[in-house]
Amino acid sequence: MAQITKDQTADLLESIARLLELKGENLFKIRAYTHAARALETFTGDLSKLAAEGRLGEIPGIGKAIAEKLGEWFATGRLEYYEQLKAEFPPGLFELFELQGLGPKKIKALWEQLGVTSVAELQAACGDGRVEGLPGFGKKTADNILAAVEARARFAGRFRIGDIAGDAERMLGDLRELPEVLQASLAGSYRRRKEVVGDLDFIVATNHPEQVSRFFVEHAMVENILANGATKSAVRFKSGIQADLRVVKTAEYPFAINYFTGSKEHNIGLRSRALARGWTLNEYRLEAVANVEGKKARKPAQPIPPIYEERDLYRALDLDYIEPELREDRGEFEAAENHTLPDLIEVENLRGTFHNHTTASDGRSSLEEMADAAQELGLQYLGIADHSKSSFQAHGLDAERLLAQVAEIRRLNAGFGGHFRLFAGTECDVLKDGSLDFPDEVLSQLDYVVASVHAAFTLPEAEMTKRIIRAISNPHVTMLGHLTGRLLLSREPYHVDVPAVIEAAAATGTIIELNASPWRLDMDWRWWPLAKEKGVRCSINPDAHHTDQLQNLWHGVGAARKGWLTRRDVVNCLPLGKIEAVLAQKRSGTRP
DNA sequence: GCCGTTTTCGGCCCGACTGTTTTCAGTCG
Repeated sequence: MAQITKDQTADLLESIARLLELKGENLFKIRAYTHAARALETFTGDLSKLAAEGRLGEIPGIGKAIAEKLGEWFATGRLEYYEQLKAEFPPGLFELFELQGLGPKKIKALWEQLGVTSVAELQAACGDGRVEGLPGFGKKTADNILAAVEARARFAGRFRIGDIAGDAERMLGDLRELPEVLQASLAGSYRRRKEVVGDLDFIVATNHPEQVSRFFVEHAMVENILANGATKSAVRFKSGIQADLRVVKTAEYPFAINYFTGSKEHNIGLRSRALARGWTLNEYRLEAVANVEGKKARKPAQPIPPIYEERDLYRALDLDYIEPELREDRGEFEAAENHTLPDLIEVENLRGTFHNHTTASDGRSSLEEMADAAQELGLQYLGIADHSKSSFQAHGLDAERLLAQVAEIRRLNAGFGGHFRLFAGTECDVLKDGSLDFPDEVLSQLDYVVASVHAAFTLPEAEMTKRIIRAISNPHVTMLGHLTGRLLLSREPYHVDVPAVIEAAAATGTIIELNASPWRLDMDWRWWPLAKEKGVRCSINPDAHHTDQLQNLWHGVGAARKGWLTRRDVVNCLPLGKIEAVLAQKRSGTRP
């Protein structure tokens, strides 16, 4: 039987939680399952080994009951409890959760009273008036469901951060220009720099909420208005993304941006810490539990210090300030308590970058144009890495064209007078068996080599892992390009054992790329803490095919920050004088 | 179902908006 993975197990627990919602189970029991799923996702040890030893209960968030169920799951690949739950509901019911405005209660009613088991059937039931006849439903509800069905089909609800950053920054800039706006910020997953976001959250401090809300819902980017209340408005932009606006008073602002930045799990952690001090925290204020009607204080409240900005709130809870990118409940509280939070990398720390294409392969800017653009950005060096010959669809270079490009780069470098340098490299295809697309005698003439998989994506995991490890074991390979090959919202990552590749990169001194294209952001930010722990260094590479795409570095830095990386973990923060030595290191077999 | 600086029972984050209701349930974030 195939090994059961951590992700499969987390999915199992999430599915159970959803089924329990449909059943109308105790909310805290449901939360226990979702919490356990999250606990597994962030757990880095060997789950099946722990299960075999009966020690799953040692993971915080997993208690006796869930540990017992997972014991059965790991031993047999099946969980009777789950199978029985699942059999109680038709499978099509799950897609109804994707519709905005529908939750477990309404879905259950639609199923039990109308026999609805799919989005298509629901659409029909709305159309012929059956839905609005149900108790608790009405004409408006039926119309909203139909609109939600249409929106789901049109937008599928999720957006690459690179695709909506323009909208987000434009609205933020316009809000900040309003004389009524005292402070404005983006919040939500965008502020946390998630690679994919579902909506945009704007928070504004103002004494004139009506004017600001009206400006927001009447903005030229807005396609339609979803809600328009006294403190909260929601719209859909023409680009398809939903955007929410919250208007608050200045004193409430630090609490509001903190609350709406999330993540949900991070907020729960903050609120629990507040409760432990006899306070309750919401999006408006911090106050003593004793002052809240109907609440019983768990302990006498400590005096509440004044809060003027988010930083003060963290200090009040005895935490160092936690940057938004780290607010994912992945160890940030412990680090903030112990003063061990990383000093996160900033885009200004970058001194150069690798993995860029030119018109020689599938890029749209010339060598000279790319060099000029890099210098305009203030970079000291730029690595060129056009495709190799096997990527014929990308007009990959053969050895002869590559070596001609190397000569051209050497000629251009002579003209830069030492203040800027192009590095001659290649994005060399990793062939199916893990060998490289150029012989060593060609690779040895380059300044560096990016090894990337561009074909044969469907290998089984073990074979793919072996293939990649073989490739990076070649001493000429400087770094590994886009480790999983994923295209966000478009193509799944291929199957590869990421921790094994990280181990191999550590053993061979190979740098791993953080591909900064907003389509990729690969290797995923969730793996960087492990890579860092193993001593693997990162290179943030824009994978630019045009001078404009050097700006992708902004997205790469966001992902690196989510991965807890500092400028010391990222090789392209090194100045020109030092990076050359790093590029030579692996080839010479010496480690830093 | 989990957890414990109130530790084996009793709490678990909390407020806004919408729609349907006539005082509130459901959903969302």
